Amino acid sequence: MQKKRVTLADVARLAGLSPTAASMILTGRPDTRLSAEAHAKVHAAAAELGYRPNVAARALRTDQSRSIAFISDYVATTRFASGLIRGALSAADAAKNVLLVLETGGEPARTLRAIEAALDRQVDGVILAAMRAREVFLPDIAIPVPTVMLNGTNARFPTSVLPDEFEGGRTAVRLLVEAGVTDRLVLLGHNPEDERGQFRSEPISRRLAGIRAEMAAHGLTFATELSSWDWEVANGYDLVRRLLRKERPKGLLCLNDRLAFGAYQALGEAHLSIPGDVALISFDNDELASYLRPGLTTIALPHGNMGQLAIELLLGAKPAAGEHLVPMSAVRRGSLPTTTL
Amino acid sequence: MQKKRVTLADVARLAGLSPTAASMILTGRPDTRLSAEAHAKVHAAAAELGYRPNVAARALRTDQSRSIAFISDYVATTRFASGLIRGALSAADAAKNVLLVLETGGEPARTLRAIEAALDRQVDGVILAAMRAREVFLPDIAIPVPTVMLNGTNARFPTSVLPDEFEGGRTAVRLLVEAGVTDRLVLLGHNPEDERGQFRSEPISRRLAGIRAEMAAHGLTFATELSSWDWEVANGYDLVRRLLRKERPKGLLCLNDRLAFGAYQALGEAHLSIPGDVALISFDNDELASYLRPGLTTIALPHGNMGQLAIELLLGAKPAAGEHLVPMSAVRRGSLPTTTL
DNA sequence: CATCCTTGCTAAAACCATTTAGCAAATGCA
DNA sequence: TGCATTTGCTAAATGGTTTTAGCAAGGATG
Repeated sequence: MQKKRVTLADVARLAGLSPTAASMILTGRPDTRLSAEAHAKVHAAAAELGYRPNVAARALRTDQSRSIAFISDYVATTRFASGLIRGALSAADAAKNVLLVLETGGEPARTLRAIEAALDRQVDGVILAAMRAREVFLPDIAIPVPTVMLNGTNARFPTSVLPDEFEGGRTAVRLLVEAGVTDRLVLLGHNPEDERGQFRSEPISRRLAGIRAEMAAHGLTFATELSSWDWEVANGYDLVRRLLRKERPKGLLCLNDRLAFGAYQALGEAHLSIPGDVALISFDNDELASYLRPGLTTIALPHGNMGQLAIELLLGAKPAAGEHLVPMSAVRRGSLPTTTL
Repeated sequence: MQKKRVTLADVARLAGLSPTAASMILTGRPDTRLSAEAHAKVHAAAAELGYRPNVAARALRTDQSRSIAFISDYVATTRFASGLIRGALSAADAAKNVLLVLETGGEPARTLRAIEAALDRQVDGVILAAMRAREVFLPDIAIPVPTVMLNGTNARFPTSVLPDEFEGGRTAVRLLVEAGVTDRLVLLGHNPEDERGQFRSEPISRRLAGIRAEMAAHGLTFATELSSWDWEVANGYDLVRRLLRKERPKGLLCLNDRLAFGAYQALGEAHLSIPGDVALISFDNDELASYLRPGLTTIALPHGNMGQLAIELLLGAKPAAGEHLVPMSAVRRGSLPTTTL
């Protein structure tokens, strides 16, 4: 006894009206001249039958599917990076949209397949998200629906959502200054001399620019700047171990939380206390930051808000071109000394 | 100059055949009697025009959308948990399907909305995934398409994919034994006496049962069993700190990686070396495990394989009822001593 | 030569919601 | 009263694909 799907025609029949009337009433057209009585009857009938519109049929007619493609190089590299999806998901849900999630692994062929699969399904918009790469590769295929770049940029699609790295960089330095940590400062993760000719991604360049701008504003300089191309835990550990053989820093500005974790390990081995001997501040607000002991003070990547904004831009009248910068907020934990004024 | 979509009719016209013929040829029907010449002409025409079928139209006609709903309480709680999605994604991609990802936050109302949204879109199947909760709440709504439970169970849907926790538990103990760590063993995270009346989820019960079975098989017992309802880093730290005041363990069997990380912190403070003084083994193969120093040996949750299997079951002729257990493999790092035979 | 089968193909219906064009009755206005 | 307008509603076309039913031509069979 398999139930047939309830169609609009069924609703109309029960309400004693035409499908036209039922459609107009249920889709909530404003300029319709149908009577209040008709409205009531149709809604009653729909409720009684448990009518749910067939999205495929609607899509066929209107070219709108109420679904959005979220195409990402990686679905999530960190728990916190999954905030990008989560934010998008909840904004989409709020707008009665659904997310088609596709992963490309950064591979051109898979990216092309993903875009085609999405377009075949009549998505109303596309989000091109980058978890790792910042400059997003895009195959040469036209995307005839609104598109926004998330956490990355590409010349073909002018609308993008990015963290406000410049301000984030400034905030990190400001926190250090507020905590009274102003000398024997070490920058962990980048050294312009060592990386001459290499190209750091745009957002990271801005983070660094923000840091330097605020340092300069306070008349401060780094005692040492340690370069590492990768920013993994092991790099942080190695760098700080080597650092400690030569000098005793008072503050470490780490370019991400994984580097900071490595620094914790090296400092722990050297029996240096945090933040008593060495203060740390970092970026990302990775899952790790809350696990560390003491907790790591860090400038959060606002993933959730970014994902949400991307959807909102897409669903808005017309995605405003340009970069939309989302503020990075400081998450204060125990790795900076508290100033007792 | 906006291009109109290329339709099947366009292809047929260019090929000089009927849409019927074109459809049959392009969908690759086996029992068709169309000439080889017709096949060639249609394929050539499709290629020339860059024809892509309209999935909405096809879904309308066939009730098949080549898309699958992935409905999860949380999209990802850990980077490694996102392996569930990633595995599903790649299997879906391989089968030319697309994943509709929906998050419920564990809320009944949102779960209902998610299922409805998915069914409205004619999904061919549903994966009900659990990242946190193991017993999945399900609203009382019929799901008229194949459904598989992923990383959780529910009486209404007999097909489920689960990690083989019992074997995983046994493996952990076996590794300890192989490494020669057989006395002063401590179980971190569970004590049956302290948790009397509390209900641990099914998979965790199995993990514990596997551990106890293998311990018994080797004639071993735990010197101490430490209970903690939550398995966060801080719990591991507190438990081990208190433990070290009273006794000096030689091996720690941690019920997850976060507890193990807490143990690392406490052991580090006490200047105990790993694995020299204390050996550790754990479960999950969380992101953390590779960050620790030395690396944490852990029994991996096979998220990727699980996600993949779920899709394969769904797309198979008929999802075989019953529990499908996916092996948990050991990831050897440095937290167990290496036996030099 | 009439009948039947096979081969190669097509016309048209069906899927379900939206939308354009328009009809009939009631009302308003002069 | 006569005409125009408004009100309340509907018939039918539309979107693109799949699928059922069946047609015409050619060959085989008796």
